[in-house]
Amino acid sequence: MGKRKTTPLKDYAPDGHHCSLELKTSKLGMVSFFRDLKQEDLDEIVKRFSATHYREGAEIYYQGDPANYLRVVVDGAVKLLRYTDEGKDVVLDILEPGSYFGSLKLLGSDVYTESAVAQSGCCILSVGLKDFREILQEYPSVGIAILEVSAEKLRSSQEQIKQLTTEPVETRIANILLTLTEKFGENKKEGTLIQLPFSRKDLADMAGTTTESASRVMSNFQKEGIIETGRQWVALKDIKKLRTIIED
Amino acid sequence: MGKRKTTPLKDYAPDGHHCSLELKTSKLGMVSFFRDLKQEDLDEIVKRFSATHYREGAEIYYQGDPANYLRVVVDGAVKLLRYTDEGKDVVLDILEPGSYFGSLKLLGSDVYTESAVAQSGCCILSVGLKDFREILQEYPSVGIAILEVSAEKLRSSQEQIKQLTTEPVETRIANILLTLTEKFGENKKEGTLIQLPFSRKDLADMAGTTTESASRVMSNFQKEGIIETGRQWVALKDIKKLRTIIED
DNA sequence: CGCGTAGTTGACGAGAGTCAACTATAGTGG
DNA sequence: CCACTATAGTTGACTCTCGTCAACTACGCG
Repeated sequence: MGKRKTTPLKDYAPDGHHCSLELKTSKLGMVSFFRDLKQEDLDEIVKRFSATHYREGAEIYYQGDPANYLRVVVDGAVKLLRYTDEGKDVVLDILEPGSYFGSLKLLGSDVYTESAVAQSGCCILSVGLKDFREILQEYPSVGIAILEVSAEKLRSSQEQIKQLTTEPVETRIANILLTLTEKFGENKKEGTLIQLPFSRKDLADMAGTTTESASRVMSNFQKEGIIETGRQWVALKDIKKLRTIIED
Repeated sequence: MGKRKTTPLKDYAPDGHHCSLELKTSKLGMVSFFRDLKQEDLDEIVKRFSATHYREGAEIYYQGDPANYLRVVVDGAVKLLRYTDEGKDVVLDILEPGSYFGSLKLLGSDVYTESAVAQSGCCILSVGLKDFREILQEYPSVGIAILEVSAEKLRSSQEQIKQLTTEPVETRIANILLTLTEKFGENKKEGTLIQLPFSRKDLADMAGTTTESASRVMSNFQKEGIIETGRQWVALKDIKKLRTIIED
């Protein structure tokens, strides 16, 4: 079976590419706190956002930068992480289109507490805090919706804590694969392909482990036929087995 | 030095005890999202809350219960935790007077994602979601303030994730001791006494480790003169040394 | 086709979990 | 007030997961 494995990932358009207004509006409407708005309201709101394209690996902002923008992923994926003093990275989340990130500090000018990197080429909408505060004034339902989202983010963060303290590396990685499949999975001949350039280091930084350990776990998964994987890509072949590992 | 160690912790009033209206109002004003309100507004708001007293160890609510109340600690301490399937507890936070907890899900009737236990005897204010939504309507500044608080909670949760993945147990425990001292420390002859019934198991559940490991670390700290400790209590004697351990 | 980077694999060791026996403290009741 | 008991805390020995170091292989780009 020495067949050469080449990346099945789709190419993202390089810069110069521009997302359509329709796409922008549609993704904006997926953001949880704009979800309940009417189409015409969305059309108004989208005007206040400006779009930027980032190529893979580009830094969108760096932790410690003044936090003046709220952003929304329109296309591609964004990785949120914290660099530690010892040079270890901790990946907090990988965001799919329709997610927001950036600052929710609405008063004063605080700084970002995490860094954001374009995991793939991606298109990002951003809005200044002044504009956003005006949006809040005009559409009060947005404020309440944001509270729910924040609570949800907190909850998932706490879930991560629980896992780190109670689950072994293998289970944590299985969970991550499952989540990523839900967010970025596309059905291909290899199985459900996670449509995302995604290295062992990324995986390790998400699971709170090392590249070597991540590699070992992935090798085992592949041996057991659970996944198919190559350089920078993963496809899930047997979700059931993966779930079994998680249940333990 | 075989002197018998007895608890230096103060007794909390048993039930039947009632907090004064002044105390309630004052602690409510410490809650971050009420901080900017005028005294007369606070006086109005406090009327919507009702006070309950819990004795040490009492369950305030259980994860999975319908989440219908937002609560504020007036006196004593509250432990937020999640029970895992395998019976391991994960302590998410220990709250001091002036902290809020409970639900921020304002729409629909969702369930609590964590459990709350009275760590010491304590007095709690609670407000139903309907009332709270009315408060939000009347005092719009509260909504914005809540966003900041949520962001802050998320941040500290992420900090915990970072520590779990990068710091050894000793450092994590040192950090916890420092935080608790800031929240609950009172100067006594033993040093800065953490005014809180606080077991090795609590500590272990906060640090994501076992009681045995926590005990070993605490023994070392005591040998080195950093802390003084006994059954259910801890006093910090040498903050500088503790900070040295954290810096590493 | 060859170089650089991603990924793999093995050997080893240290930190931390487990199991178990033991000691100390606080609260109870005689 | 003291003895008794339940529970918190300690300590040791052992084990095992996972991190570290290092050599190696494979993929993909130019």
